[in-house]
Parts: sequence; structure tokens; C-alpha cells
Amino acid sequence: MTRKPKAVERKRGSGVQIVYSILRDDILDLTLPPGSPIDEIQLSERLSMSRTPIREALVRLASEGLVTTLPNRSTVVSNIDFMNLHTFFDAMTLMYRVTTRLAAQCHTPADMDAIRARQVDFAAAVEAQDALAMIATNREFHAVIARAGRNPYYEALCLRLLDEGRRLLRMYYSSFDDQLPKQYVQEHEDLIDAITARDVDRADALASAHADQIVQQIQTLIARDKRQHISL
Amino acid sequence: MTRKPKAVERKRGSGVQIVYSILRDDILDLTLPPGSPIDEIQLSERLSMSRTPIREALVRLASEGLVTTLPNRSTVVSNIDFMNLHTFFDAMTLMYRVTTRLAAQCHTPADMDAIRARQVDFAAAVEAQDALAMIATNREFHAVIARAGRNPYYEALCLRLLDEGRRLLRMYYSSFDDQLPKQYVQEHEDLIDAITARDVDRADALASAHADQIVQQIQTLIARDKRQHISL
DNA sequence: TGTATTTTATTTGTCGACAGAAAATATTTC
DNA sequence: GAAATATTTTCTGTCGACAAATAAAATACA
Repeated sequence: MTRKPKAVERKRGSGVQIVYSILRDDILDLTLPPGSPIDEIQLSERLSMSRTPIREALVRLASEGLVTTLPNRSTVVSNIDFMNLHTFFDAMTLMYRVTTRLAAQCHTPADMDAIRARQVDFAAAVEAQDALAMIATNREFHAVIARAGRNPYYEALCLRLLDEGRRLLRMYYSSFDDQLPKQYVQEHEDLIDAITARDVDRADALASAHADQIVQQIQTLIARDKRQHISL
Repeated sequence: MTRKPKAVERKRGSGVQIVYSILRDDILDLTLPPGSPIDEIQLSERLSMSRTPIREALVRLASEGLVTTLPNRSTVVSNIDFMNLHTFFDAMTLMYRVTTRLAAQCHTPADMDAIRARQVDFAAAVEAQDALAMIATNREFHAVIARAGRNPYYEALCLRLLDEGRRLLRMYYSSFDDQLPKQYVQEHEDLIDAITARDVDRADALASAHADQIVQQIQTLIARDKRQHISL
């Protein structure tokens, strides 16, 4: 006998936030891979709430580009556009540079504390050879730098790109589980030094090089993946 | 006797789009000035539809930053943050540069046709000394350049900034109705030339100078506005 | 008369239900 | 047996209604 889930007492307005967070996480770590249909009714039963807050969460995700709503048909998790990855790399590199520059210009001691804390997490993830944790902590590291830059427009685009990158990296690290490059830890340390010294040009150059490294890393992974597909 | 508006037959799914467009336009041309509360019931009566599609439109506007939802209270049109206008100018300048560069790199003949068509509209608006039309056509001009750049991340940020700028300019031109600067028309022409010639560096330099001009223009208007306020 | 407290009213957040649109399935026709 | 058509099913988009939360009004009290 399937029993209906009880309507748990919840704070008014929290429902949307819960659904949004769950879906977002599932999409970004590929628990919901690109193309997955999202059934509103199924979700509403699983989370024991009406379809209204779920639809609201979906609308928010859609306006962030994480899901695509097909009119009168199910909404699906957005695809990763491999044809135009270069636009992603281009934007990512520029945003790394711009946010790091700004952070070097106008950081506060509290910002530096936050940045260093994220770097500790990142180093730990690399040390533990935990690819998933590395992806997540790298995102947080650059997110706090972007926040320290104090430009909401740049920050928003940077966060969006970091999330998109999280999905992308997750795709390859889950299938290959590579040796995680320890040099990234040193590159982050150098970035922190440049920001601390308020050396804008050096911060810019380091961010640029760091972005190039990551781009190259991803492209290597993609190339290897393609070869593997051909060999089948 | 107040009669209830008839539920007009409408295509399924079009309701949200209608509300979204109306609200968006009203917000951007300051028909709904910053801080205006948006009453869902009132809107639903005026447009003769249920609150559901209206709420969906509001969620979309909120995720674009055009409205702010106060929990359990009315949603209001977002304020213009005059304290941090420099972040807007900074981002606007960079996006002008980046999108113009990319347009110079990878435009097609169709792109150039679209750009030139927008420039004709812009020139006409300036010639007619129609401030509102100038604001709108200027937005479209840079929007098609951004589209020609073919980077969806840059394009999205650029559109957001152009809309924000539309609101800002509208605020001052509505109160002062200035002489509209004819030099902008020539600057646009120069931009088109550089893009057509695929001269990336020149396009970049021109876009940078153009952005600086506009920033200076806005700052002049703001300064004049402040003086006027003090003199009262 | 001014402040604190209770009552009322307004408005949001959530719900269940229904109708319309595709997709999936069954049925007919050749 | 295959293609075309009809039927059913599934799921979205929209609706009206209700309850919680806040703001406004009214009342009590000093």
C-alpha cells in the first residue's frame, strides 16, 4: 500500500528554496545528466508539496539556463554545448582575469581570510585526490575572489561560468579519475600572494595563465574522450 | 457597475509572455519607477488572467534583477544603485569592448546588414532629437553587435547592462531633455567601419572611447541633477 | 493625548482540480 | 502486415480557493 507522504509543516516560502537547491545540485553534479526530463508531478510527490513551488523553482533554473522548458512538454536539463565550448573558455578566462584584478584592487582583510580558507579546502581536496571535492572547492575559491572584486555584474557571470564548468569537469573526472594536478595548488597560492600585495598586473597575468591551464586540461580530457569513443 | 473582464481566448502559454513583456517595458522606460509595488491581484484583473502566470513572470523578472520580492510582502521594482554606479560603468565599458572585438572577428554579411539597419534607426532618432528613441535604438545597435560576436555569455551580460543603462538614461533624459550629441552617430559609423574591416584593435579602441563618452555623458547629467537638487 | 494591544483587512504562498496539448497506444483500413 | 487514423493517456498551463503572514485600523489603557 503506497501511502501518501504527509504534508510536513514547513516554513512558508521555504519550499521553493528547497526544490531549487536540490535540483540545482543534482544538475551541477550530473545526478541529473543533460537531457533528463524533469517531471513536476513526480517531484511534487517525492518532496510532498504541490506543483506550484516546483514550477517556480523550474522557472528560476530556466532563467539561469540550467534547464530548458519545451512548451507544453516536459522541461529538461540543458545540454552542454560542445560545439561552442570556445565561447565558454573565452568568457571564463576573461572573468578569471577581471575578478582577480578587482580583488587585488579592493580586497579587505575579511576577503583575504575567506580566500585563504577556500584555498585550504582546495589543497585538502587535491591532497586527498578527491576529484569531486576539488571541483567544488575550486569553484568556491574563485567565487570568493569574485565577491571580493565587488562588482555584482562580473560576479554573477563568473558564478554562472563556474557552475557551467563544474558540470563540464564533473563529466570528465567521473569517467577518467585522473591524477589531479598539484600545480593548481601552487598557482592558487601565487594568486593569493599577488592579490595580497595588490599587484594588479601580476594578479591579471597569473589568472590568465591559470585559466589557460584549466582550459588546456579540459581540452586534453575531451580529446582523450574522443579517441576512446573512436576506438570502440 | 464594474463588470468583470472577459476571459479572452488566448493561446496556451502566451499569458506569461504577455505579462513579462508588459512589466519589463514598463520597468525599463520608468512607467513603473524604482520602488513601485506590483500588485498581483490588480494586474490579474487588468489583464484578465489568473495570478499564476503573473507570478511566473515576476519570478523571471526577479531572477533578472529587475524586481525584488520581499518575502510575504509585495514585490517592488528594483532600485537603481547610485552608490555603485562605477561597477556598472566598468562592466559596460568592458562589454562594449569585448563584444565589438568579437564582432570584428567573426561577423557575417547578415550581421553587418543588421548592424547598419540599427545605425540608420539611431541616426534618425538623433536627427529628430528624440531622446527616448535614441536610447532604444542605441540599445538595439549594441545588441546586434553583441549578437554578431556569437558568445552567449557576453551577449547575455551585455543585454542586461544595456537594459540597466536604458533605465538610467531614461531617468535623466526625461527630466532634462538635452541636446542629443551628434558625435555618437559618427562614433557608431567608425565602429561599423572597424568591424567591417575586421580591424580588431581599432574596433576595441573605438568601443572603449565610445563607452567612455557615454559614461562621461551620464556622469555630467548626474552631476547637474545633484546641483539642481541642492539649489532647491 | 499618546502609546500599547487587539482586531480587521489585505496580500502573499500553497494547494487541488480541470482543461488543453503532445505523446503513446490501440484500432481501422488497405 | 504496414500505414493511417482514432483513442487513450500523460503531463503541462491555468484557474479559483484557502491559509499563513504581514500591514492597517480600531480599541484599550495610562
